[in-house]
Amino acid sequence: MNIVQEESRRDQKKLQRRALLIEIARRSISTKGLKSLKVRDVAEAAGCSIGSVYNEFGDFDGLILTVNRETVHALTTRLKAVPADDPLRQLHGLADAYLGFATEHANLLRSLFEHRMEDDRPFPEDILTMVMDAFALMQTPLLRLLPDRDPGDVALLSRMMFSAVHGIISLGLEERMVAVPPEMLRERLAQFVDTHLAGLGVSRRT
Amino acid sequence: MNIVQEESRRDQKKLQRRALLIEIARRSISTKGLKSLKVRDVAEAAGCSIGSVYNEFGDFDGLILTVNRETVHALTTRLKAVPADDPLRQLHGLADAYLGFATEHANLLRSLFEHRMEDDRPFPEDILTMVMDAFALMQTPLLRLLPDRDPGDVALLSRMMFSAVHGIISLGLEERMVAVPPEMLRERLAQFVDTHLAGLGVSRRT
DNA sequence: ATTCTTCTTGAACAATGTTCATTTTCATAC
DNA sequence: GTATGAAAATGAACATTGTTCAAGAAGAAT
Repeated sequence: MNIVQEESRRDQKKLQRRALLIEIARRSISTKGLKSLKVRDVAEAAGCSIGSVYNEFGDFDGLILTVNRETVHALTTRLKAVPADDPLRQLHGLADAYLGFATEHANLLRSLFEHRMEDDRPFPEDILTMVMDAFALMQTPLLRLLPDRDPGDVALLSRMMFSAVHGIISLGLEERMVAVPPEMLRERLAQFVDTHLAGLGVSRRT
Repeated sequence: MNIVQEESRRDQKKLQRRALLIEIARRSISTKGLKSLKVRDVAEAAGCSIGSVYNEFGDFDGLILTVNRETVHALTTRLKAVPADDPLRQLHGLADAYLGFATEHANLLRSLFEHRMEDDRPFPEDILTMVMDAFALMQTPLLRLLPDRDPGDVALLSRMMFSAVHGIISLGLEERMVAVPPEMLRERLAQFVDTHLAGLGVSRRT
């Protein structure tokens, strides 16, 4: 009951505040949009100084990127929770899960896709990888549905399909330029997936 | 050679500088991205004071929105220039024109879709309308290809299809999260359109 | 030439990201 | 328990950038 615990106690407190800061930032982004996120607001809400935010995340981008990282992670978790028993149902499930996530966390998803780095610093590799991995999740069910096609082809197809779904959803949810009436989005999205699959030679689900 | 001409000369000068300011802002956004656009830079580059920019556009958003407005306009012009003789070819032409515009003016298009208003001011109605009109341009050829479907249905279908194309392109061109290798994007996009049309029951083009 | 309107200017202000010298905290050693 | 040194926290000060506005300049009308 000495070194290790003392250290862990300190670390635990540090981690706890780090989590608090992230949670506050996420809540702010989620409710008021990325543009309204201010260092001072976060620091004040967390009951600490501005400098502490910088100690923890390096700079403001660091905080935003941390939130975005967790957003991709949450999204991925949700997408991976879609049952993989039936490939056709899985594809619909993936599209629907994305829609659900985008509906519930519109501003967080926007923060992920719209945030630009300060100056010309490179976009973090790990986030990039996570997003690409998420967008590749349609590959597995598509491969099962299209066993005769070239796997490399299917890999591209799946990312295209997911990108298309992303486009439909992100524009559809954009309250300012409502491309599709919200209440219809869900069923239209399913219809879109069906149509596209039909175009790929897959018969519709029963 | 008096009142009218004097007035018009003054107005002309004013319009000329307005155009200059817009051009400078557009060039800046186009080359360095929206985030790097600064009032002072624009004013200095145009050889006028900061205040003049405000006189002309009200605030910073005003300048950005003006550039964005012209971006939608240029996009629409380009899309409307696509030959409308053959509906199938037109659909491909629209997708390809959008890709071409997005490739040549990636940052301008991002500015249009990613810019958020200061505070919670509403998004300008006219830009919204122009974007929606642009996204409805697939409706006419689709109606010709699907004469038996409910027109309201086709209206939605066309906006979905355009949104899908938008998603594929905007993610595909995102150098940070390259979902699709750029050199393939063009042909893949055509393939996507074909596939989706096939799903809608339209036979591929010859 | 005078007056009146309009436009222009840029200093000053406000909001906000960032730095860093100072202070505080705290684990460790004795 | 106290001393010590490292690590963290602090917030005043700074830098950048959008915004305002009183004062001045320019131009049109008479």
